[in-house]
Amino acid sequence: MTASRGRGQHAGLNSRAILQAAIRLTDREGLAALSMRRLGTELGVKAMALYHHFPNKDALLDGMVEELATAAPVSFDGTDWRDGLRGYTRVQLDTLAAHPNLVPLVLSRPATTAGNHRMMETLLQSLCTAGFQPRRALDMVYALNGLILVHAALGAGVGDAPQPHGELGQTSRLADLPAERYPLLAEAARASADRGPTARFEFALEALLTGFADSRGES
Amino acid sequence: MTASRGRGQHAGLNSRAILQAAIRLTDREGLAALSMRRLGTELGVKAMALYHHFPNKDALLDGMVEELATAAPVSFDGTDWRDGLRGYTRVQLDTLAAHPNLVPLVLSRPATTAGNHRMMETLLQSLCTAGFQPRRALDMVYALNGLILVHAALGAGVGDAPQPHGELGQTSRLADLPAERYPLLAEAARASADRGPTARFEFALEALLTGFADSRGES
DNA sequence: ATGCTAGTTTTACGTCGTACAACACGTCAA
DNA sequence: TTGACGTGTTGTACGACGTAAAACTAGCAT
Repeated sequence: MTASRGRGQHAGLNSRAILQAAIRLTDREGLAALSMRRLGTELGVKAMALYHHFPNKDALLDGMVEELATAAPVSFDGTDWRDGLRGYTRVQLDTLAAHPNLVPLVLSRPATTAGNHRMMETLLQSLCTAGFQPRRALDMVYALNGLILVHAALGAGVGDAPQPHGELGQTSRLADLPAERYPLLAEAARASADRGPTARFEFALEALLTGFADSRGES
Repeated sequence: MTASRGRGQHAGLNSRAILQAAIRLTDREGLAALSMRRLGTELGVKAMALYHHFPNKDALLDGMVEELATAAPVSFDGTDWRDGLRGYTRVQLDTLAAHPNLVPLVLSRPATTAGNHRMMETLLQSLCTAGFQPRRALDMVYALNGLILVHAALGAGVGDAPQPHGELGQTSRLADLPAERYPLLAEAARASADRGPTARFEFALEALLTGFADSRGES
């Protein structure tokens, strides 16, 4: 029981606190549960109080992905460009995996943060000193970002609907379908069953990396 | 002006027609405009009439992505596995690009259609005869599907919000930011400006393909 | 004291998904 | 012919949503 405030009494809100509460709420109960009224009561406040800190709900959602982006530790070990990219993707993937319910948000609004730009610049630097042209390096970063996003999205039953799929969705579904009709599919699903959830991600990552290395020579 | 029906008179609806109307409406006015009431009036019917053909709105959305998936022509030229995959990705990408407003839907509910499974099986067949293990082949297909999805999503200002970004979003944004602060980023953006919208996609695709080819030898 | 401003609450409007019951038609059995 | 029934549509209603507008209250400067 917090001491109840009167009509115009300040409640000590600020944008950061609101954003973090929103992220917590979404982590806990999903995107569908994130309404202004609900978030308000979560903070002991009426819904309209939030509109003094954000012009509308979209701005709040934007703020959430930015909060997430700036929370990601910016690490890049410049030893080998391959290792550097491996580390980068792992950090980004871990960040997204920690907040699966926010992935649709990140997908729907590309983060154009200043911190993101700095990160990009350092990535390009490392890649250019490794012998890539800037344009190529940018292509590579985009490809990796895309890989990270889809894996996070597919790995955690994306969707505004509150988790319609039981688990990973795809692989678990594939395992139990008629093997006589789809023999190869069934065998592949069976062979993939015992691998960790990131095995598929890492395969695609390594494929991209060797493809990148190959593209440096030509053109 | 169609002759107005009375209270319980049939209107000649069926699921397919409803789905196609829903897709048309979403193509024309975006996902946000797709409400049961709106779709109803679009079909000359009250909203509740739709609930006799779909148990709820989510089922209708599922039906829409399935309609889209089954509409995609299943083509796979088995000449060279590389060319086969190139054709596959192009067809899929074109299908999604024709309905940019539906991409968030496709992303949020992985299509587990029978037609999709058949497509997968033929893909796996071709890849296995090309020397890949089934598990590897499945990994490859997933990687390609992911690539297609992200490119479609990022290429067409995804989001429930009715097109918040003017154009492609990313590249156009990067071009006009301080070059003295982000020199490489600015240069890369400038160098990428005149390329077609699929150049980045094709670079990633080729990288993946060479990575796949390389992975066949080892392991 | 007086006014100003920042932050909160109250109230209200229009829209959404959809539960529930009333209703109109076609079909078929008696 | 009549009646029951099943199928599909409409009317009405409820609770939740985002948010515009205005009333209010506390703290600060003058």
